[in-house]
Amino acid sequence: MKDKATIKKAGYKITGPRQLVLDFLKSGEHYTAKEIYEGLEKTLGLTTVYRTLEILTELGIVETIALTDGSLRYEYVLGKKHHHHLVCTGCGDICELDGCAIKDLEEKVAKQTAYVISGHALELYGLCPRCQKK
Amino acid sequence: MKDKATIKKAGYKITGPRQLVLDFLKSGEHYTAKEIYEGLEKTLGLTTVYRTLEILTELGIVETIALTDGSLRYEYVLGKKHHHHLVCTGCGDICELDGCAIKDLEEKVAKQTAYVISGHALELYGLCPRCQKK
DNA sequence: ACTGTAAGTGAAAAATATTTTCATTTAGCA
DNA sequence: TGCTAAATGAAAATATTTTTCACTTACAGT
Ligand SMILES: [Zn+2]
Ligand SMILES: [Zn+2]
Ligand SMILES: [Zn+2]
Ligand SMILES: [Zn+2]
Repeated sequence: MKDKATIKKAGYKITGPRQLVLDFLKSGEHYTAKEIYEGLEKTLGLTTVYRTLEILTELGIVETIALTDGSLRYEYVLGKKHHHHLVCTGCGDICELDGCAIKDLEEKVAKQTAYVISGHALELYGLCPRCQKK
Repeated sequence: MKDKATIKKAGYKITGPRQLVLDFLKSGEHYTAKEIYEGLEKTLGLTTVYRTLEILTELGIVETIALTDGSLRYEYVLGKKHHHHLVCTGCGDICELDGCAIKDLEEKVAKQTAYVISGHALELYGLCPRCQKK
């Protein structure tokens, strides 16, 4: 329920469509906007899916994963430990990888470049066992 | 010239449009397909830019950088050492970061998951000194 | 509970991005 | 030089995301 409190605190309303998207994302996978829209059987507009994802991302409830094929996927991250992903280039399957050692790099780069680092993205790409056989 | 030999060896022809794209990318920045098209003053079709980038990527001459805003940028990497990027979320500026410590992680993950790892993407995001002032 | 109102919604349109189609052109080999 | 498969580009198709705007709704204040 932390998510709804966060949404309220930011001055946004708790609406039906927003709860639908939240619940859908909480199932734990990494979805595209279209998959969310279709998974919810068009009980809301695709426009609203995009707008909701924008807000949830801004509030840190959802994170965006940009893949090298140009697609964007969204993940509900509240209560999850920071992690990265392993993506199968054959079937698109996404595994979560525990742990992250990028924080040190962030600090080093911050000092070197005078950038204020806000985050990072790391994905590994490969072929899953099943796709290796094909 | 390694690039043209690679293209030939793969059975593709060396054409005017392909040389234009190669030369444009060699200037060293990280461009979108549209920037390449417009930078070349429409002396070739946008379709050809996309097709050429696809081939160059397949041959490892060019690499794709997927940003969390959904955009794709392309970089000529032949002769460059493997590296990652620091992206300013304010102005879009991209710095190159030397070195990479992800190879170890790749091996660890390969063992853990039985995936065959083909590569990885790592980008840091932040605000450049100039954008911090705004 | 009722009401007012600013925020949210969704259909449609617009804008943007990428891929496909297909008639024409061209690189590179015999 | 001529042949042919590959490449090209204009146009159309498809896909993705944003904007517009009239209507609806959450919820703060009574
Ligand atoms: Zn995840
Ligand atoms: Zn991390
Ligand atoms: Zn680079
Ligand atoms: Zn690396």
